[in-house]
Amino acid sequence: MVITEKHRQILQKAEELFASRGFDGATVRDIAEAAGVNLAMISYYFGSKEKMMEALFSERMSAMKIRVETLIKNEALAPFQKVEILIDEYVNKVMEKQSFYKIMLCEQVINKNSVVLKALSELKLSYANLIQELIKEGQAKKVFKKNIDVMLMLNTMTGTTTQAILNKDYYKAFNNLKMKTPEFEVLLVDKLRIHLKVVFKAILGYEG
Amino acid sequence: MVITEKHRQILQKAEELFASRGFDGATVRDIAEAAGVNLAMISYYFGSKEKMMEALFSERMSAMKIRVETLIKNEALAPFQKVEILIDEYVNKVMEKQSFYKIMLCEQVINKNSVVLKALSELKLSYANLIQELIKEGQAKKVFKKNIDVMLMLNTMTGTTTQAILNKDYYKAFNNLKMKTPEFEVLLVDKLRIHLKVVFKAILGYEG
DNA sequence: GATAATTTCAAACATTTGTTTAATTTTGTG
DNA sequence: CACAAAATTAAACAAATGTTTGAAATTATC
Repeated sequence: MVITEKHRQILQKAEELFASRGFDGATVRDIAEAAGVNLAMISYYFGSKEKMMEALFSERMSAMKIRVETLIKNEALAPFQKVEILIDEYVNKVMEKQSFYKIMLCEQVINKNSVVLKALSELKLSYANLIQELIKEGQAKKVFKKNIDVMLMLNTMTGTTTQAILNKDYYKAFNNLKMKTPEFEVLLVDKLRIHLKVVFKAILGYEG
Repeated sequence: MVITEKHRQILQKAEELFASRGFDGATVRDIAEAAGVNLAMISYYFGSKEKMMEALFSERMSAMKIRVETLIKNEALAPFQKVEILIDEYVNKVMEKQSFYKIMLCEQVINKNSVVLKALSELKLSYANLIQELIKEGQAKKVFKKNIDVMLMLNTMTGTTTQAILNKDYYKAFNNLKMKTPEFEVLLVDKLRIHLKVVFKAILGYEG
């Protein structure tokens, strides 16, 4: 499927509305209005609402895959340096693309669209396999401990970050922070990265 | 509102369907059929679909509040013992009530039902305040380090557990586990608890 | 600039949705 | 048993939904 600028313009608004109302809660009329196009354009461009969601996934996920592989293979970096970069990049990306990560989260709960589920499943397993390699490298170099549960470790990274996004406002209130949204998000990302690095050191048995 | 056995029977099926299809994806007809009651019974018993969701929340959340407070106040336990019990109970409960935790997760993403959002918000802040107390107790007794980010710590507990539930099947596949669901879930809960305790030791600076 | 292809649009379409109705059955009460 | 209250039902209702249609407007091609 060829994605034009018009596609992107619609997908952008669809993403926002799917994230704030869910797939079933966001109507094609809402999306069309938000994107400033006629209702019929959504079927015209994507075929259906469901296929629009699939297009959104293929569009967003294609932009996610590349970096991890090249990071893992990079021989100039020590294993824990790679872990640190991984955390930094992951936290940044989730904060930057909050809407899409919210959609991904809901889609994991609601097992309906098989195309989306398959994309998610492939992403997850390939991700886990790459990190597995990284762990093994660290173990071979005697800087990580034995018996590391890769999946649980990843659950901690993705889960902590996801919760941090969902609880943003509570975090601000609970810690009495008075700053405005953009600088608050910078602060939260910073705290999150430091937090996750402490946690990962413990999980990996790394003594930096 | 008086909740009878009939209410509970309907809420039980509503919970399952909300968890697997989302609030908007699960129709009142689906729910009525699954519960073996007439379509009109849902309005008759709850007033509306939305109020049924609110009834589900008040029903399930009332069963969650009690234990944490008594745990924190218990003077016979050391701070980190309390943390361990907290982790154990939380992980158990999420695994036991998977459907409801999935619904809670989606409701946090989709900000629609204000009654539900308010209940979630109150739960979260009261929870954070109780844990805050526990942290302070540990710091006063010099067994926890200074400058602990309570909210991020809780995000790690809830987020890791949530992700573990959502990724159950991938965990099984990735680790080549051949056992059946019930015993697999026992194993997963075990792994999760151990994992979280390692993580919390690092976060709290506890040297057990 | 004429013709063809593409894009846009308002309107209509068929379903599905949550909810209500009004009649019927069941249950409780004296 | 008789009567009232509560529970259950099938049918109907209005609104909302995703999708299609066929005409009009715009753009591209020669």
